[in-house]
Amino acid sequence: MANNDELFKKIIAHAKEYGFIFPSSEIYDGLAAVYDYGQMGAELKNNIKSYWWKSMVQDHENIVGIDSAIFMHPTVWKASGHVDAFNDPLIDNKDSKKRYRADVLIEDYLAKQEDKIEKEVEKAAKRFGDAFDKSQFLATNGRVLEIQSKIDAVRHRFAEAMTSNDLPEIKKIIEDLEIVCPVSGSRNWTEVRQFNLMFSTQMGSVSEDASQIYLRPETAQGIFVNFLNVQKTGRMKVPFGIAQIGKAFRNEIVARQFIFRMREFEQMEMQFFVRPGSELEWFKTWKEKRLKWHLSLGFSPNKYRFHDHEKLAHYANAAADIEFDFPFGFKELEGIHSRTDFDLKAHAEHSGKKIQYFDAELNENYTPYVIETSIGLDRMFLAVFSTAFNEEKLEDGSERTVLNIPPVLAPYKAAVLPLVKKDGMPEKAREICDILKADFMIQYDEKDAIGRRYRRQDAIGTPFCITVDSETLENNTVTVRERDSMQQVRLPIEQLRSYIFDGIRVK
RNA sequence: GCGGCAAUAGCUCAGUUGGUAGAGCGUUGGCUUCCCAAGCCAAAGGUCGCGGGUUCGACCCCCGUUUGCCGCUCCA
Repeated sequence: MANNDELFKKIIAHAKEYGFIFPSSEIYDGLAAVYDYGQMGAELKNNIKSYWWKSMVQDHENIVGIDSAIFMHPTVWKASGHVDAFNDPLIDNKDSKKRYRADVLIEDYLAKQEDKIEKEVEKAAKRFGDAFDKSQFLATNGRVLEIQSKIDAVRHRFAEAMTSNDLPEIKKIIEDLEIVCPVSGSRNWTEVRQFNLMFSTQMGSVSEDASQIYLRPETAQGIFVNFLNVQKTGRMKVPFGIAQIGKAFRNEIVARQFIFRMREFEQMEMQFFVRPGSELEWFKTWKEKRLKWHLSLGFSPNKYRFHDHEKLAHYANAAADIEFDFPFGFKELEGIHSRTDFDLKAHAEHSGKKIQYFDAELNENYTPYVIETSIGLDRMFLAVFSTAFNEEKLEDGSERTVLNIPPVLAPYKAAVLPLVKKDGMPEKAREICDILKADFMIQYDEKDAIGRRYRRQDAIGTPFCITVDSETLENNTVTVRERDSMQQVRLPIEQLRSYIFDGIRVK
């Protein structure tokens, strides 16, 4: 574990030192758990997006891509369940350090009071036997009435506090009821705080007219609300999918582990709409397809594993994660969820629109079921970057730090290097750059000894180094050095383009 | 959010009971060099995370704060 911690630190340092990832607003001491992608990172990230987009959209004639806005109508988040599920008022007990949902504490208290009434009822029932009239008893018994009126008063007060989001009042209710921590038994509570996982802001500049809107906590809803638009304008037939790459925001209580859990992050999602009843079959299909996509990048299959969810979210009837062996252990990289018809139905209800699909083959209307594949782009970045990072011991005893990034994802595909800085070699090298830069990201470097330049390219994961030497000036051939094997071949300049294309293609 | 630890140059780190800040690597310019860093010369780069306090004097001691790491908690 200590070794892995060391490795992870080296990876983070490397990411910064070579321009992949910087802490956000670093000159102002940074902003917690927010990071910027630098000049190398932006290239790698774009290449990951492109590789995913091609495999999902370009490769499937029944999947199309959209780009929906981050701002959405507030009702979207009511329909999706995020408003309710994300609004818990929380309170900590200072002695036990345990955290509770404040509303649950109060509900538990009320349930206990109701138990008391039940006990009174039971006692009375025994006493009166067959003559016992429960409703009569509840309406007349002094003790019961007293408890009941207290319950009603608390309920009323509690409901008002929840509706108006009056957190100090909720705290006061807990104090007034003398609720104790089940663990420590103490009444040493913190203030009640709202941990709304959704970021909110106002739309409309005049405050009276402004409405509260949220930064989307997931991109999926942008797809669901556009289901009819895409299906109709794209003449899509079930089964079909809608893909999207975009930012999402969650106000996590704890955001940590570098770019693994951030408050602002990017998702690559695809919602696949299928006939009801066929969803579990498609769930299986997509699990396999998605794992295959990961494996196509060439990392060891041992780095991946499935984790099937036993406890399912409110919208799902099956769910699995593809977990990846990060430097800090196996963690979720991608989720594949069978979301049933929960989302489309919820939007139909809240919007009043008929969100259905007419299946001509079956001659019937239905709400499609949905299989979701959702991968964290930043996590994918971290998976690629951390796995690619290697410190090699070479045969001659020297060491090199190399990023064995899958060539298709590498920020720069090739570097062009004049062996020495004279005899017209720099000019020749520039010519080669001009030929190649239309198709590839190319770096030119003439500073320092050739070996040192190779190592610099290794450190940023450039798969090919093209070197111009004296022979180049005579017969227009160059040497091409491959990053992982460090082997060289000599090629005519006019073959470079196809050679690199072939080298970065995923086999 | 709680507890523990930490923060000095781009990176990794030194810095003596408190006396005006250093190394290696890297970077930049030049020289050398016809193929795998650690040849040569020169240079740039730090109000020691930030703000207070103690002191004649603070990188060093105290308080607060920010950021990071570890554990707990949370993760619809």
